[in-house]
This record gives sequence, structure tokens and C-alpha cells, in this order.
Amino acid sequence: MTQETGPDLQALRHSASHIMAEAVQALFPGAKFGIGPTIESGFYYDFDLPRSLTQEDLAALEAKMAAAIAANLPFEHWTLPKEEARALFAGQPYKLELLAELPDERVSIYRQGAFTDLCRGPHVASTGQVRAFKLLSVAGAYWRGDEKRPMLQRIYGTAFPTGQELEDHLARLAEAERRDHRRLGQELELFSLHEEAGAGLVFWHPKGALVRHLIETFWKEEHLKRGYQLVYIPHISRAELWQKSGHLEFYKDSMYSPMEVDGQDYLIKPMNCPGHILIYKSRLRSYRELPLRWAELGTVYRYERSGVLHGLTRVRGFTQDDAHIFCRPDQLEAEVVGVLELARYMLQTFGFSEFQVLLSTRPEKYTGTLEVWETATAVLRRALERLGQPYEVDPGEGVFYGPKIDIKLQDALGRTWQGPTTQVDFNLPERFDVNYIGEDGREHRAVMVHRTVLGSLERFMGCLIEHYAGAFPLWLAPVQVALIPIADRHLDYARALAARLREAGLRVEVNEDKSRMQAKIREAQNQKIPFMLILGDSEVAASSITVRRRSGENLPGLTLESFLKLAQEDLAARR
RNA sequence: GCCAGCGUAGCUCAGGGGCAGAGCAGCGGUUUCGUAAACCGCCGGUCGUCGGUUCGAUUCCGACCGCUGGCUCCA
Repeated sequence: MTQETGPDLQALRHSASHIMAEAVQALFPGAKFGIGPTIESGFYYDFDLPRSLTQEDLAALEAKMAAAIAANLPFEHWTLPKEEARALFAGQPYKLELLAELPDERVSIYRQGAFTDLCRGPHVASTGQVRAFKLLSVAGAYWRGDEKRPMLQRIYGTAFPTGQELEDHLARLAEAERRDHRRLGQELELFSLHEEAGAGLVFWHPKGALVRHLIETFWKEEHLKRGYQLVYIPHISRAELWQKSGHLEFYKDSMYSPMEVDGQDYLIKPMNCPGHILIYKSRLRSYRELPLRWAELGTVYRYERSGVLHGLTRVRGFTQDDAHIFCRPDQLEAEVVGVLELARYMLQTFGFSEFQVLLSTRPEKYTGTLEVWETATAVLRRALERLGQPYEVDPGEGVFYGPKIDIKLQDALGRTWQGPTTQVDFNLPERFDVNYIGEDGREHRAVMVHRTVLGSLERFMGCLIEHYAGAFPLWLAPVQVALIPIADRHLDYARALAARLREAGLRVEVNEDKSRMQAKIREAQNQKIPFMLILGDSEVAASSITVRRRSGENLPGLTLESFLKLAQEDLAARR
């Protein structure tokens, strides 16, 4: 595969974006131009147009672009004093705004054909060098990303050095669509969302619930092994609690309106932390019992603007795999190391091996003293270094209450997802007086760490579905074995086998449909069931099993025992 | 929330100011031996909701709800 970044590809795509802008200018003489940069997988350009663009417009624009490319006109480059540039872009308010912000006396201009743009470049030598391109979609985008400013129309497109690479890219997009968890969630009967119930609220069907149960069980066992304890807290609490935690002050926009109970306001929890703190504060805590690691699959509800909701990955009710660690300052580093190790282990178990680790430091608005921030940031840094974990610093991206480490993971298609996060919190211990009695008999402030390993079960499962393309490894597959009798006379044999497999702990289904074997195989394939057992006369006669894996691999004449062994191996390896 | 598009059977979709359509799924029957769809029949709909225009609206208009692609924001 060809390198997807690098100056040449950037120049190519940027040039394509100018060629597109020229086509827009030809089609809409009054068009005003925003910006047209390259992005990770292509380019876009923002326009202010007299009417909305349609899908048909894209075809017309592509045709114009093809003509410009065929003409093979040069990209000309020169610089101008700002004053002259202002005259040149007199009818272009967005360009004038950009111009006003440029510090230099002379500005850089590019022209190809009839289109002249304020642009740093670089570009390819001539339009003919842009061969493989495609316009993909139209979307609204605020000028400069500011929702108070005009909304422009953005056209997304992509371009590659060769037609083959463009085709490969389009094939990847098609593959992503095929793996879309919303589509697979319906086809595999994992979950649904209902207009009747409200947007962003997930209903788990038996098969999806089973996968979730398996993940949750694994999660709980792994946490218990590592010295975590499980807690449960109520879903609603009095407004006073959220007042004290500061959520009503800082997080109000994401919280639902109160409900009145016996004249008191109650709120649905958007976070689990205050609940865990109440448990902590139910009695005095000694330095000897720290660290306390309290974990909960805690369901929270947050208001999200309607436009951002998306399948399982952006919802209004979700279950965080949450935990809070209460510890002494001298324990923080070891705790952070433990969290990172746990995160890495869990993610690897689900088949994720590529991570990007980000250390987010103090933002402009923050609580706590500079000194605590520095110490805590240094601790996080040391923890990462102790693990030999490469990381990047994301300056100023910490939460107002403390620094954090975010892990981004890459799925099978190389797309990145927000994964585990570990945050140090200076705010809540202050607000709630989260203390312990030290060796000296005096009260000391505890350090509090919020952390999640999967993020939320909803989002993680959305990610998992796409990562596996719905073909869950054996340990997570809702149905592990489909028994396929070839004719009705093989049904009894199939049922007897099914009973023995269930006894061995496998999740099996006998296909008793009145359809042909081919149809039954197709159905099991579509349901992405890992094993199919094909049972006909010869199997019955020999008391054997013919196994078909969903990969298509065929293993005739196995005994029940050898099949169980095969399955056990896959289960143990979590394949 | 904003811009654009969309909402017709369980699913995927066609249609269009005057009788509501297909394929798949489901149900019934016939059939059923070798690795991704046997055959026949039947059932299935307040055309997202509410309002308006019209003799007549699923179709045109408006509002709302929901979905999709983005923007902004996040687990």
C-alpha cells in the first residue's frame, strides 16, 4: 500500500480542492469561498452559495473538474503585498477575514485556470497531475467551526496518485459501511433503538445482552483479581448532592431536569463519582486500608444534543465501566501503573493491539494549585515511563479538575476509537472532604482517580462489532454452534448431539427449518456462527460430526470429543 | 442545537393529488442427502405524528418526532 500522507499526497489533494473550487465558481458565479484544506483521507472546501447543493451537483462538479484536469493547466504561484490582495479578494468576505489575520506583509497566491486563491500551497505543477479523485458528500459546516457564525456548505472529496489507490480507498469505505454496527446490530439481533422510547436509548436483545453479559463477567472477574471491589449505587439522588459535587454548576447542560419526590428535587446521575464518595465517607478511613479500588458498571444519563446521537457510540443513557481509586499521594504512581496494565490486558483480550497514548496536561481553567498539578502530572509521566509506554503530550487538554491519560485504540480497519481514560481529580476530594487518618493520627486529603477501561459498554460494543465485523470470537459469540441436519431423519441425531454440547457448556442451536442444507448453511453464515455441524446419513452411521467453520474450512468425520477439544482451544485462546 | 437529505409491510426498497406495490422474512403446504437462497400459496400497511391546502392528501405546504451525513460538543 502506498504511503497515505507525505507532502506529495497533500499537494495532490490540496490541488484537487482548488480544482473543485474552480468548478464551483463556474457553476455558481456568486460563490463566496471559505477554506479548502486537506484532511486525513482527502480534502474539503467550504462555500457560501445561493442555494443548497444536491447529490446531482456533485456529478456536475466532477465533470467540470475532469475537464479542467484534461486541460492540464499550470498552478501559478506568486506573492502580493497585502494591500493588493485585499483588492483582489474584494468580493470575498471570508478571504478578507483570513487576510486580515495574516501577520506577513506579502501573502501567497495560487491560480489555476479561472480560479485564484489565497493559499500557502504547495500545489502540484499542473491540473493534469490530479487523476484519481472523487467527490463524496456535502455537509453544513460553521465558518471557522463557530456555531454563532454563518453555516457554509462543505464538499468532501478525496484524491489519490493512482486509480487503483482510489478504488482501494472506496473499497475501504464500503467495507466500513458493511461493518457498521447499526446495520449488524439489526441483522444479528443484538440491539435496537426506538422512536417510541426516545432518541439515544438502547434496548439490548437477547443475543446482544448475552455478549454484554460475557464482557461484563470478564470485566468483573478481572477487576476482582486485581484488588478491586464492586459497589452499586442508586440512579437518582437529591439535588443537594449534585450541588455539593459541583455538577449542577459545571455539568448542568448535560443533566436532565429534576423530578420532585416528597417536595424534594431528585436528579438522574450523569456520573457515578459522588455515589462512590458517599460510600467512602460512610466512616473514617485509615491510611492502612488505602488504596480502595471501587468498581461499578454504572449506568448514567446525559443530555446530548440531538444531532450528535449515533447508534451505540453516542447515546443518552449508557453504562460506564467505572472505578474510583482512593489512595495516598505516595500510592498514586503504582495505582496508575496498575490501571494502565489492566487497560492493556483487557484491550488485548478483545483483539486490539495498536494504541496511541496521550497525556493531557493542565488546561487554562483549572482548580487546585500549580504545585499539585505539577506533581500529579509528573506522577502520570513516571507511570508511563515505568511501563516503557510511548506517549504524546496533549498540552492543555486535561479536565479542569486534574491531568489525565487517554488511550486511543485502532480497530481492524485502522480507525481510532476513544478507549480507556485515567483522570486524577483534585476537585471532588476538596468538595467532599475525602480524607483518611494518617500514621500521625491526623486527617490527610486522599487522592482520587477516576478511570474507565472500556469507556462505556455501549460505545465499546459498537466498536467491537465493527472491529470483528460482527463475527465475534468463539468466547463472545451468542450462538457458538449451529447444528444442521441435512434431512428430517437426522433431526434426532442433531438434538442428541446438541444436548451433549450444551452439557459441555457450549451455546448451540439446532436448525429445524424445513429448508435445504444449503439454506441452513447460508443462514448460519449470515448469523456469523463460528461452527456449523453438518449431519447426514454418513455422520449418523459413524456417530461422527462434520464441522464447517464460518471461514469455510471443512473438517469431516470428527468425533464429538475431538470437536470439543477444538472448541476448547479456541475458547482458551479467546479466538 | 445548526445545515442538508430522508421516513411507504418485520427488513431492503419502488411508486405517486383519485383501488397501496416488489423481493426477503413470517405462516401453511409440497419437498428435502452433502457445504452460502427448493417450489406453490397465504398473511402482512392509519404511507412517522399533528395541522393546513383541496371535492379528494400517502403524494403539495407547515410544525413536531425520529433517522442519516457533517458542524459544534463528548464515554
